[in-house]
Amino acid sequence: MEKIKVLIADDHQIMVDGLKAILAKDRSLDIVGTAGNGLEALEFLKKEPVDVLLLDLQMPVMDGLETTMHARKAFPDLKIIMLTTNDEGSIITSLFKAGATGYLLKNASKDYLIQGIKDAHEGKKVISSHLTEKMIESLTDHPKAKEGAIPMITKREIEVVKLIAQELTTQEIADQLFVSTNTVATHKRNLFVKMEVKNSVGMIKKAMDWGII
Amino acid sequence: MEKIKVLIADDHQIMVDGLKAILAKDRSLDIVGTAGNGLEALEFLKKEPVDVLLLDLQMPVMDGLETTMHARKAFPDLKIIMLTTNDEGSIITSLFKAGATGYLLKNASKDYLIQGIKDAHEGKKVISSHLTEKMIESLTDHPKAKEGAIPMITKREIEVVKLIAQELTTQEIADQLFVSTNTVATHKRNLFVKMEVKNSVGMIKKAMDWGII
DNA sequence: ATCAGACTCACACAATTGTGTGATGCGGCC
DNA sequence: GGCCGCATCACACAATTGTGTGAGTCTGAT
Repeated sequence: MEKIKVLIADDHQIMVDGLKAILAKDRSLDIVGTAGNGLEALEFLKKEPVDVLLLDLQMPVMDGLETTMHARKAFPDLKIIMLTTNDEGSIITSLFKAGATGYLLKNASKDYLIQGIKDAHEGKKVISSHLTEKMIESLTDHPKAKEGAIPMITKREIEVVKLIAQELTTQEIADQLFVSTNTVATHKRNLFVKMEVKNSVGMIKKAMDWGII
Repeated sequence: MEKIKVLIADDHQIMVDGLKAILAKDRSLDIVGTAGNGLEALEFLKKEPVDVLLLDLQMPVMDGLETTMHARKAFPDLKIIMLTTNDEGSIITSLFKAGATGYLLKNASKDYLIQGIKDAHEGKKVISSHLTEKMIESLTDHPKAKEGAIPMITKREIEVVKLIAQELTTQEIADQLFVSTNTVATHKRNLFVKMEVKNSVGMIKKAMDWGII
């Protein structure tokens, strides 16, 4: 039988080595390459065929979300499994919208991971079990929620988050984006609600957890 | 020859599995156990002898710094290697003061890691190479610096950081710690300088990078 | 015994953040 | 053609944060 061609992208060499060691033990998997960030992963994809891309959400240069969007466009058949530490709902919906096939937590076991890769290769959606619960929860919690239970965070808002993370004041952000401070304040206000936090500190914490920054 | 008894503590199962797979290949190492947080690691240490403890800095329940301090007190001969993603100076000094033997970045290679464990077992201090550079840099940069180039962040200050991260106001933090708001403000002020940030947002970002929270 | 560092507090003031409310233009969708 | 989400802006006010400066205890190390 054909082996499943796997590409690993993670910025931590130890993680890459570890994943390689784990996956190498399975006869039906073939690790064809590794990458230290999303950009490298895309480069690799252009050169060699890959079945499943194992992608860390938090990476420098190009993060998982961005990589997913680009990769899906260029390689529609590629299956992408997100590997993260985060267990929040909001970002997951964004990821699936972007075209991710799976979403596994780093505290899943190696067996779960291997099974996930195989499932993804067969076209199944893969989600860490305790996450599915979370998603169902968030849907049943709010009666009105049909599918967009969690408000989507917009592109502009993400820009604002990133600038806040750079320790800029509202004034400085406004200058940078060529808008008024009022506008920035409104974005922040909306972000607080969407992200369910009380202030910028909470926002940045969550944003880091989510891999937005 | 006696094998080196290694205990792995990391909250991500995948990481544990990965490290196990990597280290298992080396004949001179023996992974005697694993733990999902610092507390579990300490429990294990009470029951079985361990030579080297591989410790993730960022963990729930009990983080690496706290674990190190406890472990050193109870098991003075134990070698502790910190495994982190962070490459900042300040926290390193704190860790060595607490009794860590080594400090490796997660983007070190597997060979480097294995060598590090062996070195640590022989009593050598182990630091990721590009970190030593950083430390030397920080010493030579500031002419006056003799050894304490980077100011130590105190226990109390870390408490404050953690509470800020929980989105508490200065007032709430003061209540929680039974001190005045002025005191909390002073701690924050000092933290900004020590951590070289402009505001709470920057502080929390850095604190997360450093694994303080 | 002395000294440095940690922890505490005060007071005053400037700067920023966060909130409440309301409103407009624009593009996509059914 | 109308509705909705996104992005924009205003204005006013309350709440918090950040800064400057000075100072008193207590403890551990030299």
